[in-house]
Amino acid sequence: MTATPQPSEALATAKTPRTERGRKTLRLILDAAAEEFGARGYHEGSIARIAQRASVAIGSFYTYFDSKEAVFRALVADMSRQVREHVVPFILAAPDRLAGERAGLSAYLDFVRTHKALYRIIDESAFVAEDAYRRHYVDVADGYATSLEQAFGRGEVSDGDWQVRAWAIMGMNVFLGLKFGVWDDARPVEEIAAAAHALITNGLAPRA
Amino acid sequence: MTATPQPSEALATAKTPRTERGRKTLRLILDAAAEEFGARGYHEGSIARIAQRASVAIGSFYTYFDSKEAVFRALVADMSRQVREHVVPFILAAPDRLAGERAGLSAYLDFVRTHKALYRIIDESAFVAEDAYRRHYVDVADGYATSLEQAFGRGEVSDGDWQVRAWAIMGMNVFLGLKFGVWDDARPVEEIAAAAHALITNGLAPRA
DNA sequence: TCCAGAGTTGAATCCTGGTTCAGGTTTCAG
DNA sequence: CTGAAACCTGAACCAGGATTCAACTCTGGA
Repeated sequence: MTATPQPSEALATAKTPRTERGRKTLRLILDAAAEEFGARGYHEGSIARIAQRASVAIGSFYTYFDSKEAVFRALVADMSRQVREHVVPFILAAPDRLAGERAGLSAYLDFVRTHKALYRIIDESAFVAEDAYRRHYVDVADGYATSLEQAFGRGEVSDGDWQVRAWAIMGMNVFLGLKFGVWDDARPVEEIAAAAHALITNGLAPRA
Repeated sequence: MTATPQPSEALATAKTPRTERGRKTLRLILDAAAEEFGARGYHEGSIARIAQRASVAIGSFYTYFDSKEAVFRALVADMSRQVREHVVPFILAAPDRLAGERAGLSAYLDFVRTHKALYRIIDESAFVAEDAYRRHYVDVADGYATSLEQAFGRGEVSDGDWQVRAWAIMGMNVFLGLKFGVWDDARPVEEIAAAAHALITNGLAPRA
């Protein structure tokens, strides 16, 4: 899908490319893998096709990755980073946490709509690389919880159970992303974000 | 895992058992499949092992299902039904919709904690049988939306975007189920449900 | 310029596991 | 009782696809 800016700060292993040519090939393979897995899913996706998409021989694939699962893991880490890098700035730019929530959801839905394949990869990691999946969501949730608690310190949100709130809001966003991002992109993201924002801010209780 | 009460109202196909013996075997296979897929996941799970768990020959499996995917689909439909049958009564028994939301989440978390494998099956269906997965969530969401709208009619909740709300709340529950049901069952379900209830009812806005 | 190491190549190997099938055995309506 | 339909059995077949490997070509530092 999208070209991977830097194949992440991959802590040099034996398979880390040492020359310019190598780095270029690695990037090619990583992008090809994202396309392949995004389109066919992990189990339907094949190394042969990844190599083909990357215009590289099968053997070259194994110069950079130990196995099919290894690329997949590398990909998950990469996607995870990309999503955050895209969304976080919007949250930070907002005047307060609740406005940030809304801006963040908008940005997230945008990202999902333009990267449907990547979305699938992260989701599928739950069954291919549970630990990577868990790490992704636990990271996000913890960031969320901290951020909310700080907002509480500034009087922007009420007191409450930060962990539960973080997971709840995260789940909300993920499902809205699935429904209104991946499956159905007819409605404008702003509209969805606004409705969700209203729900998160005031809840369902009838107006007093 | 749990014995399947009735292999659902399977609309008689060519593979539908015609004798008592047949029905019994089908149930055996279905339950064995639930165990196998629950424990190993779809791709790791094998027909041979399913047959073994059911104490049945591989060939018998194919007497009742056309393929590996076919059992899996049958299973998803069955689980989907089971979850709803377990949770809905709690919601209906509650005095009002918001209390029902809380009771429903409690019941859901309970169910998840005692059926972790089944939970996994539904989730994995997203990649094995997208349509079945979609159907499951769309059904639940629609039920939710309708229910909320009726509650609005009774003055129990404020007005709003029913679809967005339904998907948001559903996502919330699913993620809370994942985090506090499957991954971490240390905290009492009531506590989680209470916190979530507070969030859904009043939102995050600071107390006026 | 030179060459050791870094990269590249793709046919061949290997293995897993879904699916088939050719015979039995059991059930049950008539 | 009886035979046709239902069921059961599990070894054998086979396709798909991950991984290996031995021979070859670039790259870049000295």
